[in-house]
Amino acid sequence: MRDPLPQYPGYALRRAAHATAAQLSARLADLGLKQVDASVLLLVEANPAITASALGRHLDIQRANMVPLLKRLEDAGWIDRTPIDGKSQGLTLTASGKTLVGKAHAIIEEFEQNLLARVPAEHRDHLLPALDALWR
Amino acid sequence: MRDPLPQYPGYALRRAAHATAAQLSARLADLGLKQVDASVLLLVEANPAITASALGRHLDIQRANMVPLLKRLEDAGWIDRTPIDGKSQGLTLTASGKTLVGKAHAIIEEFEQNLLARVPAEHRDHLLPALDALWR
DNA sequence: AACAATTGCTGTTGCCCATAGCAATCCCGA
DNA sequence: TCGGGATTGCTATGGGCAACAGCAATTGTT
Repeated sequence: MRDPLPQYPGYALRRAAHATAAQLSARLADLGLKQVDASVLLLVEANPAITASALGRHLDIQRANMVPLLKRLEDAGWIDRTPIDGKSQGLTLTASGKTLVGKAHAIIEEFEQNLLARVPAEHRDHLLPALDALWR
Repeated sequence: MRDPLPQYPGYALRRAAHATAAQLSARLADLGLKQVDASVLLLVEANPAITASALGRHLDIQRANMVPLLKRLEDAGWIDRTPIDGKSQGLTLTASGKTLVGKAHAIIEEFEQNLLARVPAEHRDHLLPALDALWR
């Protein structure tokens, strides 16, 4: 079959992102986590008392969509919300949240190494800089 | 803010794919097309009388999800479905489908060149091979 | 002729993300 | 100081994408 698509970097990007995302999602699902959840938890871990809105801005998640996300993480007992002032709330990991993030770290590290391992050595170091240029 | 995420190629891949997809989608929307539509039309153009199921297999789209997709393209008058045997149907571009694909080509080419242009020269040639290794 | 595989389809679900709008709170400049 | 604009968190809603289970009809193989 003739296929003009794979020559396009944009198409390859789409397919590669989808393929790798599926793998990471599958592994995180063992912890009851989605990818977004893991991103949020890692960021809360690195920035205790971070604001919900700051988190959303940083991850490019709309405020409206942060609500159910954070509610789920809170209901699961992984994060605490502490009022900072009348309208802002600081987010921190609970004890079980910290335990979970530890496991998430392990999964993510393994995933990322596996991902890089699949890239031929001569291209490997170029992947991150090239991708960064596309969104940063 | 401390942010451990951008160091991960997998995360950069996710963000880059999302960012670029948004741009392409916006341009294709001018033609009333989604990204999947364009993929399908390009493949039908390159492989006249291709089967719906073969198309789905090639694009990794489930048979079930091909149905509304093809119905939309047919309703828009861009593709024709011709029965091959009792259960298969061959897909071909209509006249207006061919015209549309021409415009889609132009948009995609411009998008891809713009995408590559944003990647620093020293990384540019490594992008496609690296991405290919992640899904092919 | 019988059975397995293929094809196209329905129905449903979940996830991700976008928009519009709202009440409460804050911050800053006149 | 105070008044208007910005910020924050939230509700409600919808669209796009893709997964699953299951079904009827047809094809192909043995």
